[in-house]
Amino acid sequence: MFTKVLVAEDYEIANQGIIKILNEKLDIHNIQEAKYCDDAYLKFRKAHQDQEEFQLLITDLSFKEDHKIQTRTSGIELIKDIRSIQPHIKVIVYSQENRPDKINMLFNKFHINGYVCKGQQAVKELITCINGVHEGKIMQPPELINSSHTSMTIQLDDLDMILLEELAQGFTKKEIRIKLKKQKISPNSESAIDKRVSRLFDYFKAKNSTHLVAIVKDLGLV
Amino acid sequence: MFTKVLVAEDYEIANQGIIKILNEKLDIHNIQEAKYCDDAYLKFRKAHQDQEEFQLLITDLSFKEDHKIQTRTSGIELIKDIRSIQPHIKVIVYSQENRPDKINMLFNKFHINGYVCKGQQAVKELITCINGVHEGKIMQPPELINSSHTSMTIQLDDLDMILLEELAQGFTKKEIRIKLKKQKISPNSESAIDKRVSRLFDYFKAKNSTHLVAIVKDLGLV
DNA sequence: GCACCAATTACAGAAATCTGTAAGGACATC
DNA sequence: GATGTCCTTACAGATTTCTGTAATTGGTGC
Repeated sequence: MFTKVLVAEDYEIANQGIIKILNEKLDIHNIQEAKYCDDAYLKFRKAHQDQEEFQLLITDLSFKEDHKIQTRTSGIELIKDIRSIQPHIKVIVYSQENRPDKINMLFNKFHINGYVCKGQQAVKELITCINGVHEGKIMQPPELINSSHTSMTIQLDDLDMILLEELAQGFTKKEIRIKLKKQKISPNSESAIDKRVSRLFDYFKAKNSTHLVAIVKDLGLV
Repeated sequence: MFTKVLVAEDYEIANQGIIKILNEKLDIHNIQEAKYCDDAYLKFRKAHQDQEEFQLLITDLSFKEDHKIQTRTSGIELIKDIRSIQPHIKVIVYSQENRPDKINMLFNKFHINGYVCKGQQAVKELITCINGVHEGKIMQPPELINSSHTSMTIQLDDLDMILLEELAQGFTKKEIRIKLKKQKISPNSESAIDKRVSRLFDYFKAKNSTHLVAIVKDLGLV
């Protein structure tokens, strides 16, 4: 079983609850907690420098703003930063989020190892999730498996995500084309972008760009 | 002090926590709890029919989906429905939500009496909130008061909200104009709508409609 | 009545969106 | 090498968006 774990969760009660489970149910005792993303990152880096790496990160997605100013404000940034110094760290996300597309995105884009949805069954799910991840499995939450038929039929690739994000930021197709060219991402012609966006229209059943952005915002994809 | 209170909150631990506070700190003992919106509504209606009305509703905003199919899925619908049978019931919302504009919207549009943000200070805040509401005050959370300078300088009226919602649903200005005309809402000329939307651009610092919808989705206004 | 202001409406033009068609290149299969 | 498919690109036209200006309306106070 894992022997050294970091728990990043700003809601103190939940934080303590997770630690209690790790202690009592899984016999893990070398646990550090962090209520802020930055704090979690620092603890992680220190352990890495001291050659005493954590083997597992359990993190929330959303961290409340507060008097302490943070450079990182979400679990996603934390995961990215930690993976940059320790690429193979196992990551379990423990969050309120229950939108399938968003959770899917975490698995596909950030390669998290497990996801547990805050809720009634959280304790049981967390234990099986940790056990599974320790065995090297990818642990999807039950909600996701059951609703997989409603989920994506095509895979949105990186370009699709870029387009959605740029549109949501109010850039015109022309501006997006120039940006893509500058970053040497192809395709970058205006009509190729048009086609991609039209495909997204079809896929999300959107009437136009504005509608499309509203839909993906609701799904939590951007 | 209030003598009869309903607590609507799906997360069981939080639910019990609230009841404990009401019992011990505020000496309120006639408390009913509900883990589903529909359940809360039914309890409310029964008490109303029996002439033993609740004096206070404490509710979460988001309720998880579940095997039980619900007609109401959010605290907002619950508030609307309960207010329709008992207009002057005091309502305190207890939620994760911490976006000022969204919370403001609850006060302005749904006339809630108090708001408490889930988090570190929740116990203390809930007690002062209930005390204040009992005295007839409107209890805004500290976060809102401190950030009031960043908050709205203009009030978004009903028409603004309609426009935002219609845009988010992908309707063109022409379609919106026709809809408004059909509902006899004025102004309903295309250029008046243009002007209103342009004002929203200025206000939310949006570059275009798509950007505007992305911003108000992030703020949780629609 | 009259001046004044704000909001609504009408109109117009430049820019952007959306939807087609068509041509070219890359790649696999036969 | 020929064929077909998929993706990119170019181009065009209708529609919509966005931003101006100017005319009209309605209400306010003097």
